[in-house]
Amino acid sequence: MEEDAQINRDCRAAAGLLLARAFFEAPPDRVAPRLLGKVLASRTGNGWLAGRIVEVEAYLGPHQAPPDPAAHAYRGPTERNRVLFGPAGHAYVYSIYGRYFCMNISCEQPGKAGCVLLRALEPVAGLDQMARNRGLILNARPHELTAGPSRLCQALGLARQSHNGLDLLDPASPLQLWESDLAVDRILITSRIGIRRAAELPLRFAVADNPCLSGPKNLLGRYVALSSL
DNA sequence: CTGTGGATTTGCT
DNA sequence: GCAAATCCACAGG
Repeated sequence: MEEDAQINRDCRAAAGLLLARAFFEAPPDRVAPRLLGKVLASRTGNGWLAGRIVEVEAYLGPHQAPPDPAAHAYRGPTERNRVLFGPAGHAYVYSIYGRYFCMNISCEQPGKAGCVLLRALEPVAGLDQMARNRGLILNARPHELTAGPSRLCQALGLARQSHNGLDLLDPASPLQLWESDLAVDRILITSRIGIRRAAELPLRFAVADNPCLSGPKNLLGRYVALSSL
């Protein structure tokens, strides 16, 4: 099948395309914009599901300024957030509102916390399976598949029990982060979505004008070049 | 397109 | 006990 061939190529290339650990051993507000354009890939029983990261949010660790009371790590380690205080490049998946999941990537050196929340992807491989996972028709628009932090988890089949704590930089991992040669030029920076505390911090980063973004369309922000960050 | 309300697990105040 | 980094159905413009 045509799609299988594409997925196999992606799979074969995965080992050499994995991001480096050092990429994530930095403050999340530095990692977040540089993550745009990279590929999140999930291995399932039906092959790889993959999407380009087009929207993220940074959540700062308690050691960093300014204080970020919206971050799960704000009050220090707990049973839920312990992944955030471990090594960088691991998946922090938690359940929210009783029915959904959100996926983050841990940053900083072990002992320090901080993470990047994935808010939207642009589907790359396995679109039919994503539609099935989301309960949508096979020809659903890409935006319906993976625009939204819990939508993308549903599309890729991510859940806390199965994916929390996975190393995203291990070639044997079922959940990986791949490099991409697609350049991201202009980035939209806004406040973060869906939080009450520290709502004024400009820590949401999105690929400008990408059709797969989540959230209000008229959210104010500023456009910058990645090279200026 | 915008706005409203409900579903319903989890972890901490 | 209750608020939460959400999504969906539905109503109205």
